[in-house]
Amino acid sequence: MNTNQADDALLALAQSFREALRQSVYVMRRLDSEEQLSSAQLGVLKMALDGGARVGGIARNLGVKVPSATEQIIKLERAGLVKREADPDDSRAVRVAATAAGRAAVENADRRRNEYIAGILGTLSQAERDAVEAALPVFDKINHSVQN
Amino acid sequence: MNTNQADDALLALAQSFREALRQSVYVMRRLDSEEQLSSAQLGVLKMALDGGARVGGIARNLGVKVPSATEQIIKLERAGLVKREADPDDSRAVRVAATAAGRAAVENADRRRNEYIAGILGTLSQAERDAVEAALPVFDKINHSVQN
DNA sequence: CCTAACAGTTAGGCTACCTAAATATCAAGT
DNA sequence: ACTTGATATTTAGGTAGCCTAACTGTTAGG
Repeated sequence: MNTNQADDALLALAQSFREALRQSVYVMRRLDSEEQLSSAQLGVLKMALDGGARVGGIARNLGVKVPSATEQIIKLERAGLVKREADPDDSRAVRVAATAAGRAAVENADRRRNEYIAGILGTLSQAERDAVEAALPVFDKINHSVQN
Repeated sequence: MNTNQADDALLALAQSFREALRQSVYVMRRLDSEEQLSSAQLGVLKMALDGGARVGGIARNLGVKVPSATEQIIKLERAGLVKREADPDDSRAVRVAATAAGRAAVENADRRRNEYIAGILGTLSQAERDAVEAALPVFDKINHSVQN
């Protein structure tokens, strides 16, 4: 039956996709293990760059629960990379802002990680890089479908 | 300069790639959170399917250290999904083999996860699915470059 | 035999996540 | 004003998965 064939193809693709996901987790771990700033902290810090991120927003954006975001923010604060201040408009809320040191740390971490990945991408053929580039927006779309 | 332009393009692609990696971790977490068998355990269990996986091999294959593999194996053993037995050829070594229940659990977990992902893939256009399919082998290549 | 290398387990510790409960503030309705 | 329900964050306590260091037992080469 045609629908079954289509389903089978989809399931096979899903299987390969899952394998890529698994490896991605592994790659992220390696990438993290060679840096001072964890990717969880880097994610929080990036959101604090504009100067007025709220805890709930950070959590939502990162796909974690609010207490997990608070935890990372406290660590960053202790490291002097962000500061927490009361929201002038809503005293329940907290504004998280990157300090100058935080800003520098993001740039550093981002650069180092990008260079590492770029080094690997540089060993690929142009066709391979094109394939990656073409797939990234689709990956993004898939990843957002998982939300919640 | 030409090389700098090329580098910039590579760095930009690296940045997007990293973003996809970050989201992959998130997706894996969601996927895991709705299942009984964690993906760490599923990985171990799959390697025990053929009946004679060794702890060191499992660890290497999964990209974790030996004690981490042992930990997962013990959990699976307690759940009755694998059994550990002495290697007849080398008494230092341990053979990890899936039980019938373990075999069934893998099939179940794999099917459910694949169906979930296939469901999402099914909402994409054929062109988008093609883009994913074309990129997966390249992802694989990149991921293996990170080894060690 | 002895010793170095190897296979695994145990012990102890870390990070990042989670849920539930506490605190404080806000916004509405009365 | 006053209560009440919703919202924002923190605190407390717990889990999973990973790591390194140290220990036990086995093997293999000199």
